[in-house]
Amino acid sequence: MSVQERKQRERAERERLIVATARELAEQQGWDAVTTRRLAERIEYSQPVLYSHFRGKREIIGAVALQGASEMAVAMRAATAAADGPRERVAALARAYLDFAARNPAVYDALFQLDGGLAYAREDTPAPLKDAFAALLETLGEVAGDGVDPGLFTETFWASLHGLATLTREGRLPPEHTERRVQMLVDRLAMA
Amino acid sequence: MSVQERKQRERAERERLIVATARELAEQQGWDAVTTRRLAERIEYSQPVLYSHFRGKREIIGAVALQGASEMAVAMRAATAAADGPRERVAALARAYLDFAARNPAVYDALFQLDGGLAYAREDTPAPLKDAFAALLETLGEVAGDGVDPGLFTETFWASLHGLATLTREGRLPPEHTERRVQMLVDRLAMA
DNA sequence: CTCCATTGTCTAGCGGTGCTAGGGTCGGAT
DNA sequence: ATCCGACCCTAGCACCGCTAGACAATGGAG
Repeated sequence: MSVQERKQRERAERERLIVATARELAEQQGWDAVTTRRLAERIEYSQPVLYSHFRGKREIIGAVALQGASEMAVAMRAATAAADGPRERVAALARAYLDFAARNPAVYDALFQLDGGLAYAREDTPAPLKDAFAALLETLGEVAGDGVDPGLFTETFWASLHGLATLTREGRLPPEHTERRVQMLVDRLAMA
Repeated sequence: MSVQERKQRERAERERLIVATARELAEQQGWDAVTTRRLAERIEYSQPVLYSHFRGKREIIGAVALQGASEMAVAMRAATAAADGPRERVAALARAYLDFAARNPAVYDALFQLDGGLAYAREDTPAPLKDAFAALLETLGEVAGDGVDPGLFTETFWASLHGLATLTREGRLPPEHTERRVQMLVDRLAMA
C-alpha cells in the first residue's frame, strides 16, 4: 500500500507545483502568457499531464483563485484585527483589500475578472470564496446601518472596492488620490 | 475627383459595417466569438481587408468602445434630464448606467473590461470617452458635498457603479436586490 | 488605343493557442 | 518470468491573430 500512497503524495505535490507555477507565471507576465505549453515546460512535464490534473486551463485559473481567496481572507482579518473601532476596522479592511489587489493582480484577476469555472454567491460556492466574503461581512456588518441587511451592505461595499481596484489598475482612473477615494467610500458608506 | 470621393465613401461605409458587425457578433455570442475569420466572413470580405481599416482586433474593440461611449453619454443625459432635483437625477443616472451595461454587455466590456488600446483619464483621451465622463460629472458634481472635488467624487461614484455592473453580470453578486444596492449607493454617497 | 503604374483584394501560410488520440515504456502483482 | 495496467510522451487536430506575395482591376499618360 505504501507505494500507492507515495504515488498519491507525489501526484498531489505535482498538482501544487502546477498551480504555483501558473500563478507565478501569471504574476510575472500576465495570464496571457500562461499557455499550456509554457506551463508544461516549466513544470518539466508534457502538456497532457496538465489535463490529468485539471479539465483545462479554466480549472487551473480556478485553483489559483481559490488559493488567492484564502490568502485574501487572512490578509483582511489580520488588518481588521489590528484596528480599533468599527470605522477604523472598515478603513483597514478597505486598504487591505485594495492592497491585495494591487500586489497580486494576477490572483485578483483569477478571482474576480477571469472565468475560473467557479460558482459565486450560491450554496455550492467553494468554501474559500464563502470565507473571503465572510471576512468582509464580519467587519462590514457592524456598520451596515439600522434596518439594513448586512449581506446586502457588504455586497454593495465590496462592489465599490472592486470597481476602484479594477479601474485603477487598468489605468482607467488616475493613479493618484486613491487613498482619498477610499476614504470617501468609508466615510459615506459606513454608518457608525 | 468624384470617383475618388465615391471610393472614399464606400470605404467609410465598409468600416462602419465592420464595427457594426463586430458589435453585433459580440452581443450575440460574446467577444471570444469575434474572430477575424468570422468577422471577415460576415462582412463578405477576406481577413486582410480588416487590417486595411484597423491595426488589429484590439482597434476594432476600441472602435466599438468609442461608439458605445457616445451612446452611453446620450442615455445618461436623457435619463437625468427627465428627473427633478439633484438626488433624483443621481438615481436616474445610476439606473441608466446600469441599464446600459446590462443591455449592452459586449459594448460595456469593450469600454471598461477589454483592451481596446484607448487612453483613459489623460489629455489625449478620445473625445467620446471624455464626454461620457463629463455626462457623469454634470449630474454628480452637484452632490459631491462641500469641499470635495467633483472630479474625485465622480470617479469614486463611477467606480462603485462599475463594480456593481460587472459583479452582477458575471454572477458574482446575486441578481436580485440590484435596485436596493443602487439605492443604497445613491442615498449614502450623494450629499444634497 | 495601348501601355503602365497604382490600388485593391485574395489565397496561402506562419507561428501560436487549447486540447486529445494513440502508442510505448516501465513497474508491481501473480 | 510473465503479464497487465498505470503512466507519460509524441504527434496532431482545429482554431487563433496576423502578413507576404500573387493577381486583377482601374485610372492616367503617351
